[in-house]
Amino acid sequence: MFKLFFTHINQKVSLTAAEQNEVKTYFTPKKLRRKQYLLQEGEVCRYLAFVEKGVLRSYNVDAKGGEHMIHFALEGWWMADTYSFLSGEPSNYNIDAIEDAELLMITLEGFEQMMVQVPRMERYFRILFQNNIISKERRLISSISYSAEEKYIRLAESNPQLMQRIPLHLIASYLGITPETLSRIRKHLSQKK
Amino acid sequence: MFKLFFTHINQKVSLTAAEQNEVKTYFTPKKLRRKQYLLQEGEVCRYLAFVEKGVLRSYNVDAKGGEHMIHFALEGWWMADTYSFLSGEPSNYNIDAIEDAELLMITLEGFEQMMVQVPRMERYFRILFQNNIISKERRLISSISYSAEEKYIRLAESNPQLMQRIPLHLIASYLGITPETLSRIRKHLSQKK
DNA sequence: CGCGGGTTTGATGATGCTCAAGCCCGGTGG
DNA sequence: CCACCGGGCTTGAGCATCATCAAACCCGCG
Repeated sequence: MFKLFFTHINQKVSLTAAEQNEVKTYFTPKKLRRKQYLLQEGEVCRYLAFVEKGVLRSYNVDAKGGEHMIHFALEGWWMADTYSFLSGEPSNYNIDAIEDAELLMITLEGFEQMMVQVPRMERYFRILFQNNIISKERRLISSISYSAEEKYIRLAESNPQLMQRIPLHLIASYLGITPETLSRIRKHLSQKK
Repeated sequence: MFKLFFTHINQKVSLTAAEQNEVKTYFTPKKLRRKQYLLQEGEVCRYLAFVEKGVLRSYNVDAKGGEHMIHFALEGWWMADTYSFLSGEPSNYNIDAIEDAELLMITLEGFEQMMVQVPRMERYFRILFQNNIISKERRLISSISYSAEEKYIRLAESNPQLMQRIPLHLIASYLGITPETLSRIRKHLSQKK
């Protein structure tokens, strides 16, 4: 169950066997069925989840009922509404499973304890948060700087893994365009080659 | 010089007189003229700066020479390329002054020492980073979810201070629209009332 | 007074959205 | 085993939004 988990962590900071055993104690496994919620708008996000298997998405819903993708998480990624998780305020987002998923979850209390007990994990999460800020900034720049086609190309190049796993209408929402436009862009690109 | 500085910090965490004196020692004042750079693309961002007076902006420049605003900082705000500052990697951004400015700057070494010596400042920056993530997410959602007019209205409502200080063509760039479009939007809104 | 940066205005065209229909494919029930 | 259904993707026509290009305007400053 923790195989992928430690593989990923050890890529960034290496933990001793003893530390790994300590870390394990903070996490609870959970399975999630396709379409099942991990978090619904209005609730406080109680868990930070590592995806061992499957795919999650987070999104918010606007006044007209439109869904806007915030984030996807494939195997080896983390998922939560970071803000709600850390602050304890109710979330504006929904999180659910795009495919059946297996998670490892930790609460805020566990998280804070773990930081103290296993300082290398604090380092790991610092790196993670930094990367999170960077990728959000990239996406923001992309979304204010480029045309729909350019945005799609940039995403496909920087995140080819997403293209193989995420339905296209969700990719469209992630890019802030309609599924129809995305379909035409893909047609256009395939004709070029 | 440190008046606004401590007013702002004490709003989030209150420091004793002794702590304030300790904190002061880590910062260096600096004046920046209008149009003068604090950071240029390719350099490492060596300083995190608190704005005591004036206005800064950070932006990146695309292949066609277009500027895209990342962030503004009025009095009481912080400015840096957080990623470059923390990681030591060269920045893709430029930072310069929109108006003559007075700054209080700290290096990464100073920053890290300060965290250890004055734990309350660590707490302060945790809050700051959290807020940063939240506002970036808001902006992202805004930019993928709304029309140009809606984006402008949302910005004007959430950040009225910016409207009074930042030239409109920079606001337009921040929103990812052209100055002409922004001008027409404003005309349209003023006619409504 | 003249210059220059910033903002406005107008005309035109491209980009992307909306609405509506059709297609493809996997899953379900008869 | 086939017929049907539904979800996701595609296609097309028409329209709204926004960008582009060009020109005029406004105002503070040298």
